Amino acid sequence: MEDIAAKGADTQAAIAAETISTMILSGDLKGGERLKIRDLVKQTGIGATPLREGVSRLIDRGFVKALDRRGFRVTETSAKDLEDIMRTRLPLESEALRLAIEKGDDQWEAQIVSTLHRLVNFMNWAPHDPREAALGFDAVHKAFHTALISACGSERMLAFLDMLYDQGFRYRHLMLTHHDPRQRLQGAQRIEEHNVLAELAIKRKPREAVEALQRHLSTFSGDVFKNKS
Amino acid sequence: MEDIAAKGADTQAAIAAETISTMILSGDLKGGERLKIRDLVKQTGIGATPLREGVSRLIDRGFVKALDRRGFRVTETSAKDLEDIMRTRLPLESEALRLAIEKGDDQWEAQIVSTLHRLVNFMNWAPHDPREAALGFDAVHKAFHTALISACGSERMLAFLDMLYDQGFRYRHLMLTHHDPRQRLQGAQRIEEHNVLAELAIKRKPREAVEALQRHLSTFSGDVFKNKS
DNA sequence: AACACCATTTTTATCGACCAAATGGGATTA
DNA sequence: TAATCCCATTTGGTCGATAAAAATGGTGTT
Repeated sequence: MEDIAAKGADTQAAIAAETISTMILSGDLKGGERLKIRDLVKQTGIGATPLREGVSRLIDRGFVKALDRRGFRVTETSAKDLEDIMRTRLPLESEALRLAIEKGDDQWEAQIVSTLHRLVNFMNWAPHDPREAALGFDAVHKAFHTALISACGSERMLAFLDMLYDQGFRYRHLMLTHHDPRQRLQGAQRIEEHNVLAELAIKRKPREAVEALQRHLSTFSGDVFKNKS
Repeated sequence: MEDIAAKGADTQAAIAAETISTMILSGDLKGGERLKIRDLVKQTGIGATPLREGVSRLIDRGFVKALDRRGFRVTETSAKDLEDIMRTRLPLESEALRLAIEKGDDQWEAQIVSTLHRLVNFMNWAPHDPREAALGFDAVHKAFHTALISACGSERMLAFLDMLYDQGFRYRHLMLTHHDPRQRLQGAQRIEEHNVLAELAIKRKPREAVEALQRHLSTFSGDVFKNKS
């Protein structure tokens, strides 16, 4: 019997990677901060060995940097870096979308309308706590974008884009918690963008869909750090 | 220059990652094979803890997979997977090339002609030992492709492409060692392709250069497994 | 007052031993 | 004969202690 629900079988190192990952994503650990394993052992209750192993796994995911003999630090955030994330994401996600439109079946379409529905719903029913709202929004938003490209047929593209999405989330989180009010306005406009995106994908208009995606992604780059420096 | 110099300060875990990485790249460890840490400890002389940490760092690089409580295995190779690598590489490297052509200065140009020269040289002076030839060719070939896109201004794209290049090398290595004679013929044609690529880049013809790159990359996908199964 | 030097204190990185889960083989049973 | 259960062995994963390295802080000298 092949149980997929093997969540309980996770190794300590995997748990550590997940834990530290969300600590970074949620902003508990800020960019540039040193990762003192001894402190983290106390905080998380995980042993030093699996903790190091877990942190090591985050290196190539772009969350931490390893300085030889000087421990780990959280990767720094900067306006330039956010731009770099989006610029890298653009050609990859465009190609993935093209492929998905070409190959997607009706189950793919169903997934798109389903996740879109949940995304729209969330915008109206969002919780008031900014932190919780950010995490919840991210979940449904990511689900929608993932659904769009899920039929591309390339595990590798999906994996890379997953990384890039998570890397970007650090900035989205900053944005959502810092200037929440303005975000609401953007949100309304955003919903419309997602609607357009879903419709163009399902109607199999690759060129228009990719154009819409590129507009969607590029409107987003510069805003986080605008009123910060 | 910085590669070899920093070797002394490297931590054991970093050395382990590098060691296992080259063992996989060179084919000492084949796809699907189990990574028994105890055996590797004996082979490499590195302790179990840093070895595990090093192997963990290779997960997101796509070289190994971690099965919960069942250790690590080398990622399997397949014709489909090679195709996936190239298909992922295509849009990323195209965009990087476009950006590099847009932003590159004369030092960038110099680097291109320099690495191209070394690539051509190597094709004529290549060592006879197939294994050594494969590693040597890979070094100069990678240097050329990296030089082409080095001015793109995106560390992230360069890092991703570096991963993809290395992942592809496993297959190139298979190809070079398996049917060497046929490779010679391809080699001559290949040199011309690289010449064209370099010239179009330096003459700042983004569209033509990208087209040449796409031809260059796609001729390559299907050949490895053709006469194998 | 600035600088270099040394001793103290953190902190990282590693080793060796330990425990628990998985694997394989052989006996037992249907 | 085939499936199942159980036990022995292997292998993976984790802990605690320790050595090595880097940060820290204070002291004396120029």
